[in-house]
Amino acid sequence: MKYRALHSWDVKPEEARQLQNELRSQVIQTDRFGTINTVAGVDIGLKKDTAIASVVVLSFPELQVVDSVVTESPVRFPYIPGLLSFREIPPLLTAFTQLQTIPDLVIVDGQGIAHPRRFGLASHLGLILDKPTIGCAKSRLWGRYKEPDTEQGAYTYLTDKEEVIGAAVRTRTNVRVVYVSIGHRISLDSARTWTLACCQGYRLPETTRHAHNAASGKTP
DNA sequence: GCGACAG
DNA sequence: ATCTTGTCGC
Repeated sequence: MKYRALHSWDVKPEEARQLQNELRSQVIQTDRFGTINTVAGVDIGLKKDTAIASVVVLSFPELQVVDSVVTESPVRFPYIPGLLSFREIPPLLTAFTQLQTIPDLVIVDGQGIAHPRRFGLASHLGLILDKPTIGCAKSRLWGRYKEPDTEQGAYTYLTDKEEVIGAAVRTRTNVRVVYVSIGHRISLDSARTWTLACCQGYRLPETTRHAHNAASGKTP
């Protein structure tokens, strides 16, 4: 799979924040995709100074693995809250390049626009790949919300001031919520719906679970 | 100055 | 993210 180079990755934290502010306007927050037959999950695992990137493509709605790639590359940017994409995207692009099946939608383990500059990992990756992406994080980075009901499917909005930047979604009864936000080329309602559609009895989407296992050396 | 802080 | 075993609760 090919992608477009929007900028250099050899940047300092200050330059990275500037780039986020320059690229944020290019994020499309409405549905711009056709039939979804495949959904991919991506994740990064770390072993010392090596990043293990994984991309796993699942069929929809069967949610069966149809393609999977795992690559290793050196970590070249530190973890700084708000700048995660500059650390994880380079390794992820290496993996995407080797993918045989181009996914119709990508669910990312991190935030989309639920970010201080509205340009989290999912949005950044979506722009580069020019693909619909959803941010589905296990914990909150930005925004406030009220805890939704404990029933599966319940949700409340994540907001910053008066602006809705995402949703706290209960993917199954009695589990902590996941933070869903627009990545690119998708609306928040669709992002929430597709995330729930990819959950099969676990808190996290099957895409995320498969990608996480692949990036941490497992077989299940 | 004091917290908060995706993975 | 990663270091790490058993254990409490649905």
